[in-house]
Amino acid sequence: MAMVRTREVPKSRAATREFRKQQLIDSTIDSIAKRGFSETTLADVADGAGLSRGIVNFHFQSKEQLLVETLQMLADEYREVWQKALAKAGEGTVKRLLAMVAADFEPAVCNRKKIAVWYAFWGEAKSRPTYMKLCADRDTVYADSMLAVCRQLIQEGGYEGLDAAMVAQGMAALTDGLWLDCLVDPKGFDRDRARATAFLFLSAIFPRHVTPDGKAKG
Amino acid sequence: MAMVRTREVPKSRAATREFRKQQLIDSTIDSIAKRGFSETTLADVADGAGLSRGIVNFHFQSKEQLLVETLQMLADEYREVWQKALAKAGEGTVKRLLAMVAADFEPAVCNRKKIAVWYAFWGEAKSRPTYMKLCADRDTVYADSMLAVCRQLIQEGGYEGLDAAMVAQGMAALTDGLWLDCLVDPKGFDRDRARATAFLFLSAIFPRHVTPDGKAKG
Amino acid sequence: MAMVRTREVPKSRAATREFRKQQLIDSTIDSIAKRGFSETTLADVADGAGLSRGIVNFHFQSKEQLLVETLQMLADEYREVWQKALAKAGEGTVKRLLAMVAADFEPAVCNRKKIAVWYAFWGEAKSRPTYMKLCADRDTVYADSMLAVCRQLIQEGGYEGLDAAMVAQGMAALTDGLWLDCLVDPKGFDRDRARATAFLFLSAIFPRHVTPDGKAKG
Amino acid sequence: MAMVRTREVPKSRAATREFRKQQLIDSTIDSIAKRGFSETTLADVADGAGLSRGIVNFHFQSKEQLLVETLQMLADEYREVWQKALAKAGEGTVKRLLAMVAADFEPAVCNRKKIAVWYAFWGEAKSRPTYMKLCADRDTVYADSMLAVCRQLIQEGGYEGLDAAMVAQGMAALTDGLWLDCLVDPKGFDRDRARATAFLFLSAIFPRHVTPDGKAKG
DNA sequence: CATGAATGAGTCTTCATTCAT
DNA sequence: AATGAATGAAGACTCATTCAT
Repeated sequence: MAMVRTREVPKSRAATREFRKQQLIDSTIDSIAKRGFSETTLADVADGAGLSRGIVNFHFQSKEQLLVETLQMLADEYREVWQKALAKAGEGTVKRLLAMVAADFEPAVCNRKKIAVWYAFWGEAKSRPTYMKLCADRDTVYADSMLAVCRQLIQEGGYEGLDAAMVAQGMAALTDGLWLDCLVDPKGFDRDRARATAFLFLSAIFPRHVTPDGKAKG
Repeated sequence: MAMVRTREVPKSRAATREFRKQQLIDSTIDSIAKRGFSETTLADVADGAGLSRGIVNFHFQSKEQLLVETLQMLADEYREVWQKALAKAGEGTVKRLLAMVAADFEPAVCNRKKIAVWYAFWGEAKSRPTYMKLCADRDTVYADSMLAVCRQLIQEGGYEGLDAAMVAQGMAALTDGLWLDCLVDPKGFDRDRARATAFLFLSAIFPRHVTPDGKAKG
Repeated sequence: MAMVRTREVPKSRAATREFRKQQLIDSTIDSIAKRGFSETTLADVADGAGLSRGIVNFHFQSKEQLLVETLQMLADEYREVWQKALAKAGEGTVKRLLAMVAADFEPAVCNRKKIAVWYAFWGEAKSRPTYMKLCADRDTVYADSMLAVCRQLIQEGGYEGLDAAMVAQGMAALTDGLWLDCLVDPKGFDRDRARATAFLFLSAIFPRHVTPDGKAKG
Repeated sequence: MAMVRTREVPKSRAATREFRKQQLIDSTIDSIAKRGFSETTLADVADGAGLSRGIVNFHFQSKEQLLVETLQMLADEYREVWQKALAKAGEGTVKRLLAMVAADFEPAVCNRKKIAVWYAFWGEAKSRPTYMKLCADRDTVYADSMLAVCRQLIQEGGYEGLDAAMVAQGMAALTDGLWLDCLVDPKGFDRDRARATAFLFLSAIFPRHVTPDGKAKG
């Protein structure tokens, strides 16, 4: 379980370095999810990757640096998922909004392992400025995109008086909060149902454009 | 700064014991908020309480036990706040719903220190069954109450077809998610605005009973 | 051998702390003399003192701090030896000069263990400013005293034209250099003979006041 | 800075090997002078030489072996300097004595870098028999030569009763001790003045043959 | 009740050495 | 002949826990 999937056989020397780093980051994610942040040791990470003890300090400046790069990777992956979804959604404003919300519940990001790690980093963020910054950036980029889409729909759809910023903030909060359910109540959690909940709220906000089951109207 | 407010002068032996434990729990919360979960040591806790090093293991079985009782206390406090709000709200269903939502944004629970500690425990929850249980319980009790109120309003208000469980889950998730903003973007966070966001979503769900600025209609 | 002599049974709590620190410093000196500077570990020091592994970091901020305080102690001890000799010598200038030179060959400071440790610190001094400072101070205080005595004898004894600073520097250098013989050729080294060598040079510099075997003339 | 001067372009295979070893020894000396003995790593040495990490263990059996050969080289260089000076001095006994003493203050050996390295090795000598032996040999060879010259001058110059061995030992000690000043008080140290101090003592010992400013008399 | 010295297991980190390329 | 990734042993330091006072 802690064993890392071998993506591909490394080719050149330079490729090896990146491959090893990725291996160690993967193992770090596994370990944080399994043992928690405060119980994850470099020995765990090395063992999980099937490598020797000294390996982490060979490829990363320090444990802290490994953790930072792990968070960085997590944030990059998250951003890619919703940006790809957005790209695939095409032009319609409603479709874009639905795609963005739906992206948060894709298995690639919305699974207990990843979510546990996100919460682990959020849990440490207050006292670690670097994590703080990375988490804030993740949110900002997402929020900006969400805000743009909401603003457009409010304008196009004639929802005068609706505060776009509040709607965007609320939808982002909603998914983060639903993720917590996945973490705290894994048995009761259902990805589809969580997405449906998000869509339900979205349909309530934009009743003339979104159906309660998350389809674009009209 | 880390010095704990003296609640009252201790009377009896038993009172002293409880007083000391409370002192240490308060100091633990301070330390987790300040240093993070993984960086909080018993020495920090003792120093923060202005007591000697060995004190924690004298009043608590172990560090783990201190942490568990800290989380317990946090959960109790949270429950008390919304239950008091509910009690004060009286009989009207809408008023009860609004009171419950508003409670999540009261300064006693919605402040950066407490929220940081909540996230710290959530961050460790996956790998520590005891935390998990306590967090799950907190959510369950809250969710049950929220569900009851929503169900009642749906029935009374004629919102047939609206899934009460989804609405309750969504509202709980919304506040947890808004708390994250307080943690990650303390500068930009505004308690009143966050509450307004929650009310906005609530008014969208129950448009005939809640105004966008969180008043009961009719 | 690495076992530290028990000076006296510790009395109070406060006394214990100082006693333990002294114990550890003594053990450090033993270890540096035995294993050398670069091979001395905190485990060696703790073992040598018959104490547990974590003890050093309990009483000293760091290994570096232990080493600094060890050097400090060494310097203090050295200074005390020659200052006591000076005090005991009384008033005569020649007698004072002879006393100071003789002090460098007293068993308390001129023994292979202590000398090895002095050389160990000198060997690290260039790259460690703190050692540098301590070593420079040791030399300065000694040199100032030596200079004062030499200057006085030159004046009183009619050695016009003799450069007091050079004589003082030379005498200090001579003893440091003779110590090296003790380190490098322990078999061939003889404290009395080394002292005699120093006196021989002194008698050559001040022929009318010092006999070749180190007595005051006249 | 740590870059080693390129002596000459290597020719044959064998020459390359020797050239590389010399490069590494030079870099070792630089590093010990800069970082100290205990802080010098093979990575430092390799970096200083602008070569790859594994290089030292390729050209030397072990780190220890590198250090031993470095000390060896240092000792050889020192010996060459005073032996060349002796050769150049010609026949006169006094001149030979003066040449030998003066050699100790030639820039090639009497500079802070080299002296720091000598003291580094002396500092480790007690606990490392191999260093001990090399240091003792260095001293013995020098002492023997010095003794021969002193003995001759005592005989030729009519200094009956003067203990040649003591004089020789003292003069050797004097220079070693003066080197310490260069190490510990680099600002105040002056090569010419140190040499003058040595000559002053020499003139006091052999007043009819050496002037206080280090010239041969008569 | 409370203190704080002491312990020792555990963690991060460094680094000499090896070895496939 | 040279590289540099990898190893694993060892060391400094931390800290929960114990216990004599």
